Amino acid sequence: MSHTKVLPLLEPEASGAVVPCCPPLTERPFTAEEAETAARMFKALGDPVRLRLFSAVASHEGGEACVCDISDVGVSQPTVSHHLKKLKEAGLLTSERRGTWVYYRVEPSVLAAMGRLLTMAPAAV
Amino acid sequence: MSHTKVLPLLEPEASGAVVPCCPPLTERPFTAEEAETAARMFKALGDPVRLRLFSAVASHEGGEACVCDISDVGVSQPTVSHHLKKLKEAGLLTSERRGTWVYYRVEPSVLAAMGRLLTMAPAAV
DNA sequence: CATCTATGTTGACATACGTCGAACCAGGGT
DNA sequence: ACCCTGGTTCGACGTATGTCAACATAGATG
Repeated sequence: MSHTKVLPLLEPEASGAVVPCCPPLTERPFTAEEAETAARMFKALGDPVRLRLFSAVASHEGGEACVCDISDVGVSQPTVSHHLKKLKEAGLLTSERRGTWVYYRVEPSVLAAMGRLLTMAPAAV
Repeated sequence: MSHTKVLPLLEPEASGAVVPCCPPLTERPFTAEEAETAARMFKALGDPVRLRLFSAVASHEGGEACVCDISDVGVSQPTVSHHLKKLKEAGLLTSERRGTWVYYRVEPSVLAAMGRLLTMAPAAV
């Protein structure tokens, strides 16, 4: 599974830049398809353990952390791995093995896109 | 159930102003308690139907909508009601009965707070 | 009061989800 | 080669979740 995977919330472009899937929630009613896409991201963050893991990675120095640095969240190590996988599948994290350790890092554009979703529609453009 | 209910993400104040529960996800690792609180919100938006309903209300004129205006999301009416209740319990929506119809409206501060959660930690303040 | 329309509630069901222990894979020493 | 440590995958289990049909409730209106 090392080939490029489709990110749910963002459409990757050739340059590596990404374009958000959906307008702000407040702009117009989401279509079924938009909702399906965006909900996948929210769902991924909708578990306390996953949210802690994500926050731990996101706030870690350099925007990345190895599993050993963040796996102290009160669940077994397989469960940590399971949740990290979920976050990866949701397009929120990427992982890379370097020697003994596996490093996870956040996809910054995804954070920005999710933030945009929750933006109040600007009164005037 | 008409008495004031505790909002999960925000602590209501006397004035009606609210104060966010958590710092940006990228600022520092979330505590278990913070994660529990914030995850409840993300979870509420983690279902496509709920996300559509929420978006429909949020984007509706005046920031509010009656159920009849937004219940065309492809599921039965009881299911719509169920999801609206979930959104209410998560502190994302409030409801008010006016005559025959029940109107739902978004809690604007909650949107702002969630947006802040997804903010990149500003390099300099 | 009878009844109609708009919502909410209940009970039941299938599926999804979070969790764990055990087994398994990958690298790095020794 | 061997084993040790870090991490993932597998299989199983209990619980939560989304969904619907049926019933219940709240106002409006005749």
